[in-house]
Parts: sequence; structure tokens; C-alpha cells
Amino acid sequence: MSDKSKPTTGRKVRVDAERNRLRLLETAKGVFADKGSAASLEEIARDAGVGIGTLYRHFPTRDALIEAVYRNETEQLMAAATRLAKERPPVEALRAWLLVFVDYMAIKHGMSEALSSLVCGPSDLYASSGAKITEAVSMLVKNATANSDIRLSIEPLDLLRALAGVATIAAGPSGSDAAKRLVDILLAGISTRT
Amino acid sequence: MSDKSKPTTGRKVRVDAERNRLRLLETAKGVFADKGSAASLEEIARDAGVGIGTLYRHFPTRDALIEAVYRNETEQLMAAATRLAKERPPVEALRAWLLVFVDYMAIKHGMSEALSSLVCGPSDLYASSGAKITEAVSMLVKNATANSDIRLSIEPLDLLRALAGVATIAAGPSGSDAAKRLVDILLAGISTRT
DNA sequence: TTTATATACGGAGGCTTGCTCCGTTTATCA
DNA sequence: TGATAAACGGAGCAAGCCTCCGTATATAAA
Repeated sequence: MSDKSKPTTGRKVRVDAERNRLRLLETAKGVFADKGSAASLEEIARDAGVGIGTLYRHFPTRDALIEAVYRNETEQLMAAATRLAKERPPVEALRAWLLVFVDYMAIKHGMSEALSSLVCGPSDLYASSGAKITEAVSMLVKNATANSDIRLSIEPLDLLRALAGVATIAAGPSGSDAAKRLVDILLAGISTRT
Repeated sequence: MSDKSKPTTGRKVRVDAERNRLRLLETAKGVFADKGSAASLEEIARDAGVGIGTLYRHFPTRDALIEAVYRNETEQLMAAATRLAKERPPVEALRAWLLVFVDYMAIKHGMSEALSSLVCGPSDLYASSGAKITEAVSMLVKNATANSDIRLSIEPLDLLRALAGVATIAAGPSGSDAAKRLVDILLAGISTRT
């Protein structure tokens, strides 16, 4: 993270460019949360007070913008995974993290949609963020299996996909509750304890 | 099903109208499967060899078309539920039906997306089809709980939502396998047997 | 068979949105 | 204080959604 984004030139990054980039990210976060990731990019540019051309220069595709917006969120999920792994016994850490995941999806309405694509990734677009989340959940799962708390007969990511599915489809508070109950069912389903 | 759609008049339904209706349904099924339910309606009309106006007369909204396309599918799901409930013990019937559900979602790529909306229904659009599927899964679940095979701590529909989520997000054969493993985990999670 | 007419057809056209291109403006550096 | 590389931003084209209405035709009556 020490590069100035343009190592090929001596010029510093212009402050207006960086400012607009941040304004766009902030605005996009709000708009995506409100209207889902299919929201109008023109609206985002307008709300951010920049031209549509500026938006497209910073983020050449819709997906590039989405990825940038949610990179921050995925990093928080990663951090939570690391912290929980240290603080709690394996299976509890896993449960707690899954609940954190559900909360993230619930709070940011539109985010669940984005996270779905992200968790999936037949496209390479979300590859880096997706890889991080995979890493997080895999670590938690590995700890729990090593401890013989659970037997895993499914890809760790598929657990997230199921949660993402419920949260995506049934948005709102009731969907969140459903997702939380689903966490218990899933954990019971893969538990070695009777 | 004995009405001629226009009981207010003596005229028969014109054969060209019915033919175009069927062509549109058939074409839409293919295009939705290929490109998801956001596919261009103009393309569907073009492929079906009719004008865009004709498409809109038969199906005033995109959702009307989607609903019509998948009504047939949901009826098959209903039929399968009824049949399985008669032929097998409760919990097996439930498992078998969930697997049928997964297969449906896997085979028709684009359908999973439509079914997601359908299974959800904050909109009334898919109300009738959604209600049928709810009915089907509820019956199977009720049988199994009455038999004390499972304890249900979650809405039956949420089971489908989880499956839909996995199938939607991870399309293709691997997604299908994942969804099938998920069925086992879910059933283990709500089973009363240790 | 011929005629009358209800009904369906289909595309032009108005509108919105996605995305590109390029002339104008401005922050940086010498 | 220029020179200039870089960013800005909106005009403009393409594509899609949906409506409207003149034209074509299947059906029913004579």
C-alpha cells in the first residue's frame, strides 16, 4: 500500500482526483445500500457532485465500483474472524462469525446482493475480496474440524452461500432472524455432538 | 379452465393470438434460462417472430411473463410433492422433494433467479405460484414434524431460500452438488434423531 | 361466397439509462 | 509564474422499456 498508484510518473496524485474518488465511494455505498447494486450510476455521480465521466474514469465498470465499495467491509469481516478465532473456542468462534456475517448482510440492504456475487465469483471480478472471505471462513472451519467439533461435508463457502441466499432473498429484519436461525440449523447439521 | 378467456363476447379466441402466446412463452423460457430474468424483452419478441407490441399485449409486464413461464414448473413441483408424500415416509419424502427442487433450479439456469423472487415475494407478483410452493413444502414438513422426525425451528420457506441461495449463486453442476449436500446438512440440523 | 367488424398485429416514437469521447479546466512542478 | 500532465464533466450515441394507433386478418353473419 506504499505505491502512489502511478509509479511510472513523478507527479503526485492530484488531490481533487483523490477527493472525488472518496466522495464517489461514500456516495455509492449509500446508494447501493438503498437501491441495490443495480442502482443508477448516473445518480451516484450526481449525488457525489461529479460528472458521470469522472465516475467512469475512477471505476471503469460497475463491478469495479462495487468491489471498491465493499472491499472495506470484507476487511472488517476478516478482522472479526481473526479476533474471534483468538478469543473463543473454535465452534463458538465459527458461530459468532457467521452471525456477524448475517448482520452485515442485514444492515446493508443492498450489500447482500453484492456479497452474493462476491462470495460466488464465476467472474474474476470479486476474486480478491472473495478469496479473503474464503480464507476467513476456512480458517474458522479448519479450527473447528481439528478440534473434532464438526465434520465438514461441504465447502465452507457454501455455508456462506446459503446464508447469503436467505439474506438476499428475504431482506429486512425478518430475513435477518431467519438467517440467524439458519446458522443454528447449519451448525447442528455439521456438528459431531449429538 | 373451461372459460374462453373472454366470456363477455361470443367470438372465439383467434388462433393467431393463441399461437403467438405459446411461441412467446416457449421463447421466453429459453431466453430467461440463458440470460436470466433481466433479459431483453425486445429480444424475446424478435426471437419469437412477433412484434414488441404483441408481447406486451399478452404479458403487460415483465413479471407477468415470468410468472406465466414458470407457472408450469411450479405445478410440476406441486405434483411431485403430492406424489412423494403418498409414496414415502415423511422425512424421506421431504428429502426427496428438496432434491427435486434443487434439480429444478440447477437445470434451468435462469430459473433459479426467478424462483428466488417467487419463493420470496415481498411483491405480490409471484403470490400465486409462491403460495403453491409454500403449500407443498409446508405439507411435507408438517407430515415430518407430526411424525416426530424433525423439530422445526425455522420457517419451511427459509429452507427453500437457503437452497435457492446456493443454487442461484453457484450455478452449474458444482452448485447443484453443493445444494444437495446442503440438503443433508439441513435435514441433519433439524432432525430429532441423534 | 361475400361482407362487416371485432380483434390482433407490429413498429414508430418518446423516454430513461449505460457508457464513451474529447474539449476545457486545474493542480502540480520547474 | 508559466507549462503541462492529469482530471473534469457533459454532449452524444446505443440499447432497452413501454405506449399508442394505423393496418391486417380471423371470425361471424348475410
